[in-house]
Amino acid sequence: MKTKITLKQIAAQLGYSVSTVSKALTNSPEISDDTKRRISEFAQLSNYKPNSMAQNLKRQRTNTIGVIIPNILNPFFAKVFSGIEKYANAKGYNIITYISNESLNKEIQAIDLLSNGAVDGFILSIAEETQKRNEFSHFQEVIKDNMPIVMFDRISDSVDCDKVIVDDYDSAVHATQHLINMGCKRIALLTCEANISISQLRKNGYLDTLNVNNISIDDDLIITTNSIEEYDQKLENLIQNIKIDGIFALDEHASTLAMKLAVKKGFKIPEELQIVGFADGAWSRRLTPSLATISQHGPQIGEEAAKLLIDRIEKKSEKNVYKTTIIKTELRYRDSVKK
Amino acid sequence: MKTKITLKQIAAQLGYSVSTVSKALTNSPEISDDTKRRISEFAQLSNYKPNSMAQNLKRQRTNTIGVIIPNILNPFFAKVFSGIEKYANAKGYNIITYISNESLNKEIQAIDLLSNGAVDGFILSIAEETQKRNEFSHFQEVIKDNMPIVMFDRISDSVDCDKVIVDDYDSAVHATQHLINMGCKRIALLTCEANISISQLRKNGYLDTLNVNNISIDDDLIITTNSIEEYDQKLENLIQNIKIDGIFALDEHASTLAMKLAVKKGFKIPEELQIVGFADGAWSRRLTPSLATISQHGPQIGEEAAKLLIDRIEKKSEKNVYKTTIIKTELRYRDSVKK
DNA sequence: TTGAAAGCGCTAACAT
DNA sequence: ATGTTAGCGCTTTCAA
Repeated sequence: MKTKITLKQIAAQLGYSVSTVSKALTNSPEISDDTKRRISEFAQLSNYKPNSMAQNLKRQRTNTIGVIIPNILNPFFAKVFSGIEKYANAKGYNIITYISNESLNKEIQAIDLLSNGAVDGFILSIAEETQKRNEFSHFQEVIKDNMPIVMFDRISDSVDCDKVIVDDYDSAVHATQHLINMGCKRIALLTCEANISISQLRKNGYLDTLNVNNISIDDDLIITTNSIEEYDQKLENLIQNIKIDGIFALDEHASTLAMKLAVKKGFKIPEELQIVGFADGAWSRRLTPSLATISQHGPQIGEEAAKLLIDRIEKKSEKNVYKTTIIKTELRYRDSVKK
Repeated sequence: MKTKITLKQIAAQLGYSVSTVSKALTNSPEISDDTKRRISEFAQLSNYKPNSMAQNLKRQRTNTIGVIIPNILNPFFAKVFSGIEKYANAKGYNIITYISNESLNKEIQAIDLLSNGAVDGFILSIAEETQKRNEFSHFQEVIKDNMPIVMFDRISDSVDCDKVIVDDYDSAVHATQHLINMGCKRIALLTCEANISISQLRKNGYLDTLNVNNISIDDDLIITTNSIEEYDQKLENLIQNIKIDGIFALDEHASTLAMKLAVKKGFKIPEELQIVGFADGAWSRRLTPSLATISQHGPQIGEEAAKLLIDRIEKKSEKNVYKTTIIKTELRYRDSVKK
């Protein structure tokens, strides 16, 4: 960045004006082929690359999108991220990433730092704290400033913007119904991420499905907490002392610890106990027995979110009309359930 | 980004000159307290934020670093990434990410697209293809252009830059020696990522440790390949037909599949067979039995890399003298090994 | 076909 | 204490 050559220098070296050089390099028809050749040869040689800050400033566009993710260590978010990256790069966009670590403050800070011309729009999934506190004004303000946002997975109905979600309710219905079809009568519902919006949707799917099947709801079978410690302790108790024949777990930690404790306790899986959970597919396959999961198509979510945002940035979407895309999940029948 | 207010507009509104407004907002001592107050109040109200592209252009600095990662779905890279993000943000830097997907071309493209003033430097881990083809000129060129690079984990000796690595050789010695101490005589060495530099280091650690302990090297116990399919097939054969009492696996897939097949085959772990591998800690704990792994301190690697780069960008490092930081690994004794 | 000039939004040296 | 001016590197309109 020190020795970088500029248009001005090329112009000086070659005895042209800056504007001629600029036009020549963008292959403008105004310039003669001869000059173009000379100039581009020289540019090539001196390894000229147009300074993107200057271009951005001029164009009032950055071709960059801001991505705010609650936690990159969660494989689901990593997958969505890879989908965003893929689509955005293909369209010539860069990505600036912030990790909110589930913190409202960090989320606000990220939006603040990037909404000053550094990006053309945002893709984000709402931090847990933000959802818990119901504090969405930082989103609304930035949208009012004409900066488009696309939310995925963890969204808020109180924010008007494009969204990409998974059919959480349906997936829960599907999973619960499968367990019931396979003979489960006492299905536990487990989560240690009760705060986030999708957990509630999934829980509703579970409750409604029990109702539809005339299975009474037993609160002893339900653990919904926000604390991992509390979850671990309650689960230990549940597995030891409560009779169950099915488990439906709403997050990765809930799923895998349930599996581990059940194996330890000596449950025959899936004969005596069947388990379905939300968890990373690759790792779920590595467990013994492999864990049946709900596949959420993370990369596809990311690609769709990027598409929505870029269409919005490039004014291909209708103004003030926002889309919500629902990505279908699939139940992956693995060894932890009967078929 | 449409309705954004600029210095010029504030100046016009308030009847000051642009420079006065600029100075007032940066709290310059040249400006009277009174004016400062008026201007900053107005700025506040109109939600003014200095346009970062304009600032970058002026300052010839972006406060942005480019991160190129082979594969974000690998939890190790995700962890390093989170470390980079944390440190960089604390220092006021943004992060633009590219995922090379192990491809040389994508790596070259990323460097090309970002080395035009979009970032102040790079942090990267070399793509597999790049290491296989021994093609490092894209790094060297960008360094020659005064753009600093920090490499981590997968590095190349032929590139002069700051580096952060893990004591791969030592960690392999440590793991192998532990297996030997715990009574293993026939230790398999497994990897499906033979191409990358660190695999070779780890393999050497294994070989040397066997030698030191007067254990002869048996090629039947060694699977080193770059193809997952080939690995799966060879491993199946090894587990079925070759006598072993220990496994040392160099990557996540190699480790977990070995564990899974060994459990399936009915090995008593760790009594009859002990396993150590490189894999994500959180998930390794979730396996039954939990898998002993070598902890690589991903976040710390990321933080250190970011520190090296930012020091370099801010000229706090001595010119032309490059540092290599070695992060110590630790063996996590879990249920797959004796203690 | 080429060049001059203005301007994107900001900073800062240099007037006043 | 405030303003004028120049300039970061580029694009683009208008003039030659």
